[in-house]
Amino acid sequence: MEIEAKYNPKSIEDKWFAHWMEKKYFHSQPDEREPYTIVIPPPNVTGVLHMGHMLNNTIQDVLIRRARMQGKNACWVPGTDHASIATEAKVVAKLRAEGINKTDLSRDEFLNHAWDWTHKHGGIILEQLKKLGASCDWDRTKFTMDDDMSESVIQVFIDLYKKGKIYRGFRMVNWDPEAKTTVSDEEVIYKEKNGKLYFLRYQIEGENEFVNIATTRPETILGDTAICYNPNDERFKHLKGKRAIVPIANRSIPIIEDEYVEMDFGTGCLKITPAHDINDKEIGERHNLEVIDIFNDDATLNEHGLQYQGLDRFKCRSVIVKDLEALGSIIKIEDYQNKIGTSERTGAIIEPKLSYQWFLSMKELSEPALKAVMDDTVKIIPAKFKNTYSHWMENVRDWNISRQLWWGHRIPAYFYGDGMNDFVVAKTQEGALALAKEKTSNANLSCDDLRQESDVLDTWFSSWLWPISVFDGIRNPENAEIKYYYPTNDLITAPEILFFWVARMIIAGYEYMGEKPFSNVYLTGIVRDKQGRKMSKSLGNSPDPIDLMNEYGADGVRMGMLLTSPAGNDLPFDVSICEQGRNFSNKIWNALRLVKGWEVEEKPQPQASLVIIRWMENKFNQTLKDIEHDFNQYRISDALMSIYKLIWNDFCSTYLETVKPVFGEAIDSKTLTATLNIFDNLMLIIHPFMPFISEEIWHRLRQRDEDIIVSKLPESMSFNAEMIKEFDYAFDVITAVRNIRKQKNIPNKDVLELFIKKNNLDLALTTFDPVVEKLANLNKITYVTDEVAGAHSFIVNSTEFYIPLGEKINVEDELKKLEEELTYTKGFMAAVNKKLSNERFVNNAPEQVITMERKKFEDAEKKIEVIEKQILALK
RNA sequence: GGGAGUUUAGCUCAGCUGGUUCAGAGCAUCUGCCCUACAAGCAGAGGGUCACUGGUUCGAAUCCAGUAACUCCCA
Repeated sequence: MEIEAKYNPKSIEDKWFAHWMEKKYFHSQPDEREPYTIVIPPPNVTGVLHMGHMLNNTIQDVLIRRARMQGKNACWVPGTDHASIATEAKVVAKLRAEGINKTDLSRDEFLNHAWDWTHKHGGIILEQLKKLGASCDWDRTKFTMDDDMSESVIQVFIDLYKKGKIYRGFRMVNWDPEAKTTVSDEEVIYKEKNGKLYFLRYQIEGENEFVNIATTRPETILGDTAICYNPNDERFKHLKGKRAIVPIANRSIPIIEDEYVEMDFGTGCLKITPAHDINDKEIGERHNLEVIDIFNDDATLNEHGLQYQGLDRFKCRSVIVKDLEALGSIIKIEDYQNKIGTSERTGAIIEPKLSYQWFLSMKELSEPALKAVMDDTVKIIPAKFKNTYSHWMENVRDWNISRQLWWGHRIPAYFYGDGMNDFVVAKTQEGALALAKEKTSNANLSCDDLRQESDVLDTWFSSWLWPISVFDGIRNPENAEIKYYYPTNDLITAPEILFFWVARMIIAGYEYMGEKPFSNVYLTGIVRDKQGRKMSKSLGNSPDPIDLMNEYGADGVRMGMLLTSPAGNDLPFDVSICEQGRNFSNKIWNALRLVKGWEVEEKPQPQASLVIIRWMENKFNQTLKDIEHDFNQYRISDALMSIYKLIWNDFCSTYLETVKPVFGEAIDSKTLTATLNIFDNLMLIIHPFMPFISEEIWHRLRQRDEDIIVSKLPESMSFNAEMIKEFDYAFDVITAVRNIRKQKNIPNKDVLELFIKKNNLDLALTTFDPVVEKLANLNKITYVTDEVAGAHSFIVNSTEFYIPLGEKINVEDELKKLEEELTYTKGFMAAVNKKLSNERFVNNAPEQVITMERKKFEDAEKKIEVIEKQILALK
């Protein structure tokens, strides 16, 4: 037999993946079978595989392979998204490294670079997924910027606009004045900075009174449009309805009341600058305040900056403070520490800036999506996230769908004038022109008069259509594929994007298909390092998944990831869990070596083999039932653990050790056949978790054409629970004998003899005696009616066991052991008795519980009797 | 500031509608073993006031209230 002693996954994994691909096992097309569909959460097209992907995609692969083996038409659609922000940032950085500035390029030139980048790096991650064993239908690979996908996005935008759901509005963005671009919230780094808190006084209009406010940004007074205090604050009641004069600008602004103001911060009175502070903007909206933007794009002051026009914001601050001091407007200046946002890319201090953005009204759209999750039409696993979901959906805000970027789907809006609403929305420029002519009643408009919106759509605005658009359901809602595959079954993703993505997909599903996009959402945990930090490339704390797979095998890594990751729980990753997976692979491999090493001979089947086969079959069916239950609850780790224990403990340690012929002897054919059948079944149930090694062993066990990946999973049959219990008892005996060996330093190869004295008739179980003989290495089991003098003894339940060792037993030690057991059992009996003599317990507890307690009492009583007799005999 | 969640063995987690599946599993640890499938292994063992305090109950890891610590989401 030329099977290597250690399992080597490398060549085996590549071989089988290529074979599966060649056989087109992953490919799906609609037929009469029940579909089982998953769409992949599309990773960033130019990204590389990280541990989060590993976990997420392993789970998907387990589910899809299981479904395939259940005879369903399994379809797992792979693909990537264009990741506007991340990809554009990478392309900009790459160009900068080459000395090219983005602003020097035309939009088209830039996009050419971006496509080059995408073609060069795109799809790497998909190749990496193949190494993991991902059984996606690779023929269906989609990209959010494919022509058909883009068309779907634009079509949806136009449709929603026509439905009146899309509008333009102001919104505060994080502006990087150095890069002259907006950055996302994720790209803002907050830093503690030492600043000052300036206390200023504003004159009350028409009076010689003043009101004091505190601010960290005195230069923004030029954009002030109100003074605000808390309506509960008695100190300012007298100011109600009055107006104040902004120093230097000498503008009159209203004094308003709003509960946002913290009474004990600063002076309790706030200046409101809606153009330059997010909170002020909200207050401004509540009170219909004027908005005055005082900055240019590079954060120098514009014409509203009056005499300070052209100065940089910080320069302006020092100048204006001096001027205010000269005017007597400054009361005092205090040191003050606050958190200031800086740009991750340039380090510049972020300027909150108002800009036009496109919004999608969410309130009405989200209603069916909220309901669907609440009534479990869409089930979220684990269910605790339902709360989070409903909280978000009930307070849903309108979605800002525009991004000031070039890489992505350009918004199909065409401006014909400078007004906020001087635009039309159309798929093409020609279409837009026609609409614009109509809207302006100006037949002389030409394409040159139209200017397309330069912003692109948020990436989520394409991925929210993903479960529909991958089947072309937006453009062709009646096509055969969407009708067959939609709604999909399970979505596996991270809780971080429950709102960004999951909620929005449900919304789109109801809006465009009138139906949920998937039935179950399985939320995985976040993969963290030992210190609890999220694994990320920037921290450098993530192992390279490819290296891991090379070292431990894809099966080993899959196994490691799944063993410790219940749904929704974070996974503190350590390579040692992959080691466990690799060790398991090796264990299975060696079981194969053992079984394939046997010579067969026509000879009677040993009784031990006969009974252990029956036991193994029962145990298998019991586990199968557990696994089915676990899968129904999406308890994938638990299912895997059950199989792990079934293979390692039950099959290898117990079953194989029992049927294994003594060295040099052959095995009988009945036992061999049964063993192969069991081995086959074990490989079938482990296949979704460890696809490669199971396929390899499947083919090594027997000569066959059919591959395991497309074989039928065994279905659970009824099993004899009594027999399993009976064996547990027999195994207790085995353990006790092994224990005595260990205590007395008796080598395993020394044969022992066991005497059994049954004190309790209903435990007259002898079925597994041959197994006990084999696994405890006994040459004989003898039933006796009296104690065996001078032998070592132990008690299981109330049966006495004796092992004569030929040597003198230490009476002291034996007595001590027995006394200890007696004390414990007496204590236990007393506790039970206390319960039983409690009238209220007997009256209130259910019949079943009381019977249970009575039995406990009786068993303890019997055991005490036995122990006492043994003690007497020794004395 | 608003909301949600977690706390059980050294680590990671089970423990459903209170009662023999109630204190469990895997890993790690300790001890003894190279016994020809496997030292990436075999056999055995130890280890927890179920975060804390109070309450409900005949009975609480489990239900209720409060306290503490940690985590996440939104602002």
